[in-house]
Amino acid sequence: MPERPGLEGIDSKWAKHWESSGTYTFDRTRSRDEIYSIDTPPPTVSGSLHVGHVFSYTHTDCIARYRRMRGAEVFYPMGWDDNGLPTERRVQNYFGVRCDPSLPYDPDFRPPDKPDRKRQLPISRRNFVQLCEQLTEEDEKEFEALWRHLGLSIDWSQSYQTIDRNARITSQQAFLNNLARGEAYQAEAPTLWDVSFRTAVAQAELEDREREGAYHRIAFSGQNGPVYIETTRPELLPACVAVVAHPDDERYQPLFGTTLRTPVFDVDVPVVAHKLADPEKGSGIAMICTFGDVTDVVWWREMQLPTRAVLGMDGRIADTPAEWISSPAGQEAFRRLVGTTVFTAKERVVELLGEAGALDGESRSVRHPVKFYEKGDKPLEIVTTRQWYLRNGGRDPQLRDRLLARGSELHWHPAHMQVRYDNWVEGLNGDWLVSRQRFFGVPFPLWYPLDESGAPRYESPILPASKDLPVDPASDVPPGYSEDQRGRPDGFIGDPDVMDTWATSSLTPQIAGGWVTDTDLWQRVAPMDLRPQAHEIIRTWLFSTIVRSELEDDRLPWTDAAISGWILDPDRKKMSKSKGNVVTPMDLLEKHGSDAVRYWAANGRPGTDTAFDEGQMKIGRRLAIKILNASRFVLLQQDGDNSRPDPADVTEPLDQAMLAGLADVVREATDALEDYNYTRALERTETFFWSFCDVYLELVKERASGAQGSQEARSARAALRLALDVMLRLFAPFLPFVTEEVWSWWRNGSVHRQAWPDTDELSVTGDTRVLEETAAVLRDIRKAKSEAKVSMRAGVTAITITGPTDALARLALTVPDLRAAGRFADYSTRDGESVGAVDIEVSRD
RNA sequence: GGGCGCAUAGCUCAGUUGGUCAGAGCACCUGCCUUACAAGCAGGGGGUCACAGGUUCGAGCCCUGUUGCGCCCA
Repeated sequence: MPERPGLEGIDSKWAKHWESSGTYTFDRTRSRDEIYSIDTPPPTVSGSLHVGHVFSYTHTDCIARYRRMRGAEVFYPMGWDDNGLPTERRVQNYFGVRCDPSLPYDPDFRPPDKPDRKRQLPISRRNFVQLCEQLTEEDEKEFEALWRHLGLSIDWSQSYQTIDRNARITSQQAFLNNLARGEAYQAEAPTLWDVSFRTAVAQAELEDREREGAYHRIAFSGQNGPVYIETTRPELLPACVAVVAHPDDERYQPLFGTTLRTPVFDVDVPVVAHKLADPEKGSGIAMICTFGDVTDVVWWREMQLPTRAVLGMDGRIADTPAEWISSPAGQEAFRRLVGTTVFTAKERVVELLGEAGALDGESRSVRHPVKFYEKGDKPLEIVTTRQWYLRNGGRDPQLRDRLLARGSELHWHPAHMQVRYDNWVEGLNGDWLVSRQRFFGVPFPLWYPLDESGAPRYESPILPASKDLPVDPASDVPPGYSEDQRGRPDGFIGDPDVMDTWATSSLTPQIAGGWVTDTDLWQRVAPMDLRPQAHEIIRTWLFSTIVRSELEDDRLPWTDAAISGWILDPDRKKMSKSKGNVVTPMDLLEKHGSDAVRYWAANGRPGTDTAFDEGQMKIGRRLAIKILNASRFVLLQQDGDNSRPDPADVTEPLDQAMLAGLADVVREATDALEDYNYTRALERTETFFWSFCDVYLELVKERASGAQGSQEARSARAALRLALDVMLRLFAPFLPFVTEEVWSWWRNGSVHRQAWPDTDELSVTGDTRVLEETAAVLRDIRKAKSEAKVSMRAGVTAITITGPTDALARLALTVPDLRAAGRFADYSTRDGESVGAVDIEVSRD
């Protein structure tokens, strides 16, 4: 035990010690009922660490540590979500390269010394993936260093990456199972498409953003004169296949069943009726184009309208033979649009409409929601492409109901988070699009035979054997073929796409638990106990994980989900990355100490957004220091006796009362943690501890030193030691460093492998009123001294203790302690309603 | 447009089944070198519990509505 204990150096000291002694090593010989398994969120490794990470991972760690002390063998692996678009983007910027899958692999490739973001160097897919792997490896080291510093009780030998071999095998095997059961299918269909990233996007990745638009009022010609249609997307006029109004809209009743002719392009389109047409919007009659938005897709599908696609994958008007435009003038007009962006095309069509006299009045500006890819910065377009889908209940009411039932079966913390899940599942409008036209992800494990003309036969894909997984169809050759048949007539091609990052992340229980590659482990950890995660990814990660588990195993992937809140700026805005980077998590840990930062994090209640507050960290640090000092004092009273105290030695009523109060805290903290309410557990423990220091310690100081007799001293010492022992364990999940430090002063082994305190250890029948009433008297004495502006050591020359008769009887038991702490000799008593002391006279010497 | 959550002291937040529920910490003020801790200790001031109704013997808590903020979904 040091002379002057301090927090300096204890973070790295114990982090190293825990690693070298395997304190958190997972014992995989244990059976499922002895194990508590956690489906850790693998952080996206794209370089930016911020305090939000520290916040939510601390919560999970507190739960993990509690479960471990409760005797569970905790399966708590760490994963890294390295595949996906964020990594690709980072690699492009970091190295100044871009992936061009048509290029051959260059084994001697070195990234440019000075990356030029504007003119990115095209490199092969394999070279690109290698750079992704290289960069994420560095990022993962940085994350791991942070987590170790923070004291997460991870077994680092269990780590995984969402791109590693096991994750690829798992993802590919799960996909092949889905395919075999008919849950995965491919379809050529209109798809939401990001023109910058040139990839399909799923419903879960959409967000609406308010954008300025302009309504143009366009005259279509009808038999009885012009019909005015308002649209914000005049550039899609050549893709118009029909116009639509609500069936009940009286204005347009006469038009249903007739045709109108589009201006400029001179195409006849039918007037149709559909209830999705909004009579309030614009003129109440809209043009249907292939495709302007998702409603167009619905109309197109339900009314079996023709396809007149004009937009290419690059977001420009494509050079398609627009044979539906029959007039030479219309063809000429379309020629003028080919190759332009939608922005330019819009201007040109408006020009053309103006020249043709088909515009009515000026355009009318409007703010309206536009669908974006959440990571994109251009509005999504809709193009028709061949994609892979996974059934998720979006088109199957029975599956949807099963998934909703799973949502109800899951224990949500806090409970109200379930409505986000329900909202999402109820609002699904299609199956899950899982293929992405990207590079750094898990490839679809299949090839397509080419017919004699070299066209792929998509309907009969060639599948690998499970034992051959993982495969990369871009470099591996399917069974029965040779590499020189790749891309040749009667040969084969690989599926060029990779899986959506959520398609791999939705399998984190299977990846971490060894579903394919370690079935022995899987049956010990699955289904898991806990999924901790943030609320904004309920619709993606949580939902998709439930889908995969339901499809594969007909069960929930875990029993409990703990949803954490956000970190907010001091001005109540969501903490932005730019601000988060000003104060990096590592700087915070070094400045305040890990326990202090954890203290702040643990004060963020489950599911509640919490303000970033360094003040709380300072309080946490003060608490940690107080624990050091109070522990030192307690141990100084023990004459080197570090044996486990016997509760039977605690004979004094005051000591028994203190332990009874502590037993209440143990009960409350345990109940709170069972309910995933780590904040309440910490709060109760902390409140008790400060009172223990300020009141109880002061009361028993003298007696513990032996001034009132040996039995009296023995009682105090035993109580002090018992209390310290229990309090250290109560604090251990929250403040792992300082509790371990103190534990090492007088105990063997790690505090983090001790049993969680039980009220049986404190089996005394104390009356908490004894301590409370004694404290009330002490408070009045202190107040008198404070008001007299004298030292607390000043003597009291006269004092009257008041209270009801029964309280006075209890107080008589603790007068020796009170006398020592308050420094009085004689006293009188008086019956009264409230317990305390009056008529106090202090000595001014 | 539908839904969820939040609103309590200057700040951050507790307040569980309606009955010592007007609380804690920070900040502020006044003091105290007290042999575990001055990174400490003692004491103090400070709130129309967002607003308006209602239920009740009794409402911070339950009900209805309103306002403001955040979020989810469309």
